Amino acid sequence: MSASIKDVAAQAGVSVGTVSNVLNHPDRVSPETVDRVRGAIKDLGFVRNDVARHLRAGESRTIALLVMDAANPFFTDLAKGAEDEATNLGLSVVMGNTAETSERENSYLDLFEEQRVRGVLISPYGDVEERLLQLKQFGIPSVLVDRASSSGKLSSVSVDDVAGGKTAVTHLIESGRTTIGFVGGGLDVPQVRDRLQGAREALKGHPAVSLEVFETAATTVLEGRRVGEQISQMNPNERPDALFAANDLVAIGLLQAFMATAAIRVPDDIALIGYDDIDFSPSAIVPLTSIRQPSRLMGQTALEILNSEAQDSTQPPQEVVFQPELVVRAST
Amino acid sequence: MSASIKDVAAQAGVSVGTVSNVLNHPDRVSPETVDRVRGAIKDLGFVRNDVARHLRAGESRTIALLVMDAANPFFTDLAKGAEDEATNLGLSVVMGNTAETSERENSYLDLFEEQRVRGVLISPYGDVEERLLQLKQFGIPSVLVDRASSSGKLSSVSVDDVAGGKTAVTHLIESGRTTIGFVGGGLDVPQVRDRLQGAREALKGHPAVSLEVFETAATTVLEGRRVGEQISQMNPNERPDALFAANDLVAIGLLQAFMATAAIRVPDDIALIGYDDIDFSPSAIVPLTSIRQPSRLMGQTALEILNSEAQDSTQPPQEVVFQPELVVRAST
DNA sequence: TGACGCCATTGAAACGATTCAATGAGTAAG
DNA sequence: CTTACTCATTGAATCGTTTCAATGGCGTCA
Repeated sequence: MSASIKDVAAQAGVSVGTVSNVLNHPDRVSPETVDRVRGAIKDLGFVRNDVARHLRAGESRTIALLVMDAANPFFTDLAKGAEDEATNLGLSVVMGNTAETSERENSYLDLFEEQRVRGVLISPYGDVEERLLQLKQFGIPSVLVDRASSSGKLSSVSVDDVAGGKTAVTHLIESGRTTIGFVGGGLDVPQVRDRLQGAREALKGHPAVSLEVFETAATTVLEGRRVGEQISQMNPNERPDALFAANDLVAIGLLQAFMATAAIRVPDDIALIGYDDIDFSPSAIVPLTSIRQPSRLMGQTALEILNSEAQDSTQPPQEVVFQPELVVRAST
Repeated sequence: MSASIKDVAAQAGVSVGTVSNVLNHPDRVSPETVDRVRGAIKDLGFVRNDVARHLRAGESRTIALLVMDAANPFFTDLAKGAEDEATNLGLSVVMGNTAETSERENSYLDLFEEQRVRGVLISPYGDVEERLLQLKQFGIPSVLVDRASSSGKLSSVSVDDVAGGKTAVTHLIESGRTTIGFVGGGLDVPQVRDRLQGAREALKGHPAVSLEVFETAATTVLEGRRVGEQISQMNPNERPDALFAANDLVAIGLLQAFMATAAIRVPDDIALIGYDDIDFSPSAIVPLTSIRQPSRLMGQTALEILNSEAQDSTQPPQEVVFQPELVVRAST
């Protein structure tokens, strides 16, 4: 079906070893032989068989990226960062979508283990730390993204959500708001919990400022709108004059609810800040102030760490924590 | 680093051939030997090396999925459909994101060729048909998704956009609208062009109904809002009483513009219909009527076709065209 | 008892590349 | 003219599996 290195050797009238040298160490081969072999390669349409190559080499050049939700812009951005860095290093990234099921997550890990990939970049869904340590034992390193290692034995690249929450609420306080609402949930999701904690910390030293929590079942547009409608019906004296949403989707839901009733103006009546700075936020009805996570940079950094661990498996785990960034727009 | 079949054989006191048989044809091996070998496998934490396996077998069990834009919900849905079907067939799907660059598209195709994947599912960005035919020659089949083959030599799974456009506008006419606007662009994108053509066809036999085209530079929220603002400023007697947007993003932009000025009510003043039925549409400020593409089913079907071509490369190419479906919501 | 077949198991070849010691031709030095 | 050395090339071993012909033990039947 497809030509092998043997066919090329026959065609060019040399040995397979020479062909291999042309491919990998052209300097060891005389120029005219190189030409002849290259000609044969072209004639036969030969393409190096990566499978055989890696079997012999014992090491792969593809990195696996496993994300919870391939549709989330945060992860696609992160993937782009990782791909860019991979290209620089001469590696390739293949992606698997766990679609928020532990079953799929495990079967992808099985696949990647059988394929002996160079390493795994993962935003874990289920409890896979044990499994990842086992993979490491096996010679396949991994780096957690968007979540720190609970055991501290794995490298990770994440964002300081506490600082992000603090930045968001500090910004609201500095623009003169005093009754602040936090909209988000479930409160057991680490990211949401940390952002709320940051919000609380921002209040220290500002006794005049209050914080109320509006809990949602999930961080979706729909839930945001539900809470927004609820707030619209509150007495103007009692309702918050600023809202911090756990992510931009929730913020957009709030915004929708306020626009629909037309009773509440943003930011005049209520200032609004979101989190993630997704692509959609600058083009929202009222462009949304948000907390940006350096998603691309995270992907890049994670890939770098992964690669260095693949080269030297004795390295201690690294935990990189990025600082989020405030992006001010019309909604505050 | 990791145990091989040889180690397992030694541990269990059998030959490597027997271990392989336990793995692949347990019926050929006596029950007690099976147990002993399985025990050894567990003790050593042996994981089959897929690389060696495929080298020998000459065929892979992983399918590559290459999409233009991994962030587009349409493609992530399609990916889910493909993954589900792959799981059924005992295959795995890895994904590559071309991020709308021909360069990346080509380098992924190189990678997949070197990896000798079982087949490629691709929503082409650049002009890759030549390349795909060459891959087929080489033994790697491919199926185009969301676009038909221009040469007719490759299988494809796509949607009848002309019919979709026709359905959308027919729905508007049947609900009593007479001055219809089409909002979308660029008009050279096959999908957009076909949808507009369908809209025109719907007008036949309805001489009282007119169609005006509002061209956009791209099918984005921002462009939709730009046109929406423009329409808001038109004289109520002259402006359309219904709009067909080339996709849901544009429709959402229009909706945002109308909500912001509060001068136009949807659907009372202007009915609005989108295309794609993305997740966001049911939860728009005014839930959006849309044309649904069976994205999951498309992914599934494409994978089936691909797999059957991988088994028998002499099959003639199949072109499957799905019919889109009208989903009526509050906006019409 | 010898011939036959059955079954579990073995051992070696094969997949397609890389690597490395060995070979051999050619050149420079003594 | 021999020795030493360089450089291009070769051939065989190797990676971890699968496959398949060959082996050998065992029971059955005439």
